[in-house]
Amino acid sequence: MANAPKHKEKLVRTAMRLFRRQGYASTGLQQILEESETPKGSLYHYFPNGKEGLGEAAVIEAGKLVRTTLEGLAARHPDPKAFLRGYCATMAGWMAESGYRSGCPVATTLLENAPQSPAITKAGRAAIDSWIAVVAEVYSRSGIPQRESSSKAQLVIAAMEGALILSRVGKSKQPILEVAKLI
Amino acid sequence: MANAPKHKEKLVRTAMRLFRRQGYASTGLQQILEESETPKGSLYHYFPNGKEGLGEAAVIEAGKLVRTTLEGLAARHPDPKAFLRGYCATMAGWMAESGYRSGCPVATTLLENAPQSPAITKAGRAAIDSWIAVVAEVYSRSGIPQRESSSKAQLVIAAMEGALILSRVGKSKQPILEVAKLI
DNA sequence: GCCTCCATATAGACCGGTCACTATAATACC
DNA sequence: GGTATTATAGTGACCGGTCTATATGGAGGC
Repeated sequence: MANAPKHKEKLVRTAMRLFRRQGYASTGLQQILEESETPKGSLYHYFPNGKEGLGEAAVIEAGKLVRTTLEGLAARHPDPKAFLRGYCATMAGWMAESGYRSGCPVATTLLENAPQSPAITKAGRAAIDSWIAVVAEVYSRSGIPQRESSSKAQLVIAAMEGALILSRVGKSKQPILEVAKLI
Repeated sequence: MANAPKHKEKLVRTAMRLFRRQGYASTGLQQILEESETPKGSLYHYFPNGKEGLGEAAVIEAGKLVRTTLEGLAARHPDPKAFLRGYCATMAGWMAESGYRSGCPVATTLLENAPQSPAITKAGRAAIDSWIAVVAEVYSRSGIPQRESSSKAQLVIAAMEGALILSRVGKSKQPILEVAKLI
């Protein structure tokens, strides 16, 4: 190897940020390259599939980011109720930080590309499933049966995804914090 | 008036369908014009603001479509629980019908344009608020206090929006039907 | 220690195609 | 006649993607 692939990560992170804020299709490769200070040649070197490959990588990266956050919350809060409150508080914080201009890091890219792009669809599904698994574990370790835990966890993730949309449109934390009432 | 504005409605309905399936930015005006068999001159006659105006109209139209559906369900099901089951069944039907290729008629367009486009953001917010109002009315007429009804209704809409995403990605009705457990 | 080799990575000009949009004229209906 | 609508040709800008040329820096020969 000659150089370390220093540009790859910056490319993915920039793409993730831009896709999240302004959508996948509205974000041109040109903008991603400019903001990440990466030459076009490098993009197609690391992502031979071009924009779709970059989109897939961005969804995977975003999925990891959220999963890690959830795992941290799960470790800190043994009680499901406290965990859920923490989850809501964190997401509400993200939204407020961005000035209600960004949403879920995967939802936008996913809605624009599922199911047309199998790669992005698969990456998105894997990401969401991993989130559900973390939440389900919090429920099941508190004594709730496996099946019920999974079902509850799915509902929590769904409610949060929807709440993120409502929060963005209404420029308010309130819909997200409401999710905490779900138990 | 010379001709009746017969093209306007077809334009909006076609735009709504395409935005819903493949996203706002990925849908070219050319495709909308072809599929609606409308000349380009008409588009800019009816929508001087161009694509953004068409997007706004599509969101408004989609909002009405869902609100009407919800009102129908509310009239048919006095009991909140039955209403919610009906809501889930209807949405699950929509998803299955489309082969899990379309999502919520407003969510995609909204996520791509909020808050950059004030017009679309405003239309989306109005649509969602009207849905929440219908659901809240079902709760409050069954004896639940006003405040609690609104809160519950918002959670129902959020959960459904999220469930539609999960359904699309997982190509399954299950996440939507799960929302019925929310009460 | 030094040099050559060569895959990796960087660099950016260039491509055809499509984008949203405009201009202007012709047409249909009251 | 006057207005609403349709029709078409054309605008520059930008799209994602391809291409070729050039740096870079470790591996192996000596």
